[in-house]
Amino acid sequence: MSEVRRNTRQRQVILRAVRELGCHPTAEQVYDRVRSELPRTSLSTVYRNLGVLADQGLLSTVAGAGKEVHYDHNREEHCHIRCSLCGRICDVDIFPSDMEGFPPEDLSGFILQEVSINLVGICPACSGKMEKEKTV
Amino acid sequence: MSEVRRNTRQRQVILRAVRELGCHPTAEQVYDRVRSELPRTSLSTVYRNLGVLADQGLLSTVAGAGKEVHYDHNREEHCHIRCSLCGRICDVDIFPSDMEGFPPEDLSGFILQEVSINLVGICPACSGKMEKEKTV
DNA sequence: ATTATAATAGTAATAGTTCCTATTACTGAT
DNA sequence: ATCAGTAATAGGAACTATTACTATTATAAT
Repeated sequence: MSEVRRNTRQRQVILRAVRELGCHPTAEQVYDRVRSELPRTSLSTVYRNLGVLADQGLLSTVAGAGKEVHYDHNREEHCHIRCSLCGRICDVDIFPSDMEGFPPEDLSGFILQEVSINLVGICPACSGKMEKEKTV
Repeated sequence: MSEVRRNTRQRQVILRAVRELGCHPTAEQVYDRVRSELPRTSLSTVYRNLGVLADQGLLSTVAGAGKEVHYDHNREEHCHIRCSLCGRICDVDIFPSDMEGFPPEDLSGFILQEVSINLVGICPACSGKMEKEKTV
């Protein structure tokens, strides 16, 4: 019986990268960051460890409508809003557990595991850009 | 000025396929269904038309955590629950517009465009299977 | 019927992610 | 401190869902 989880340098750096990058980085962004510290790290190592860290509950994944998966180090209950133009993801303070009558009783026989509330909108940076373009 | 939208046989059949398949099919599932009626239809035609139909507001897309996009013909306000084991998606009667204090005021400067509430759980079929395995 | 061009079939290309394999380096035991 | 066992790594190939490209077809307006 093994079940030994080795605490490798790469895994440490990858977790730290997600925490330091802060705003829900993608695997690629984590990869770039990690390589500035450990230049020989491979992309597959990043993916594998993001998976391991998520398994361990140290990270969670944020699957937006975009094709890339984002990673979140914030383990407190919260929700996200994603910019439909640039794909950036930000935290929003909504707490499903505070909502009355939610989640509902009737779930067509499903056993509920988790709730994710995702908003979509236009971020300040992108709406700023749009304003500028209008005036040109 | 063109802007002519041709009403092709393929597009009709694709829309009908999504409606008849009912439970949030993927592009591949639509493709299979369409080909049983129009065997020469190409996958790219299916993708293009699902996009067009979504643009026209006749369909919407359901992006779960799974990698495939699902398509939904139900244009009424509702939410989804996805099975974490088999990926199946079902409708749930939750109406965000009925929720008190939702959406919240503070959206970090985002201009809100849409709200999607997605639940994750285990569907009846999969939980049934799990029960069976235990007793073996 | 003719014409202009939107849409198609078929295929190549892309992107994000996962898988594979020889090698490396933790960890626990000696 | 050395060693053995094996989890994890680097690097690259493979995979999968989707998009892009292009010559050809078929629709809608005249």
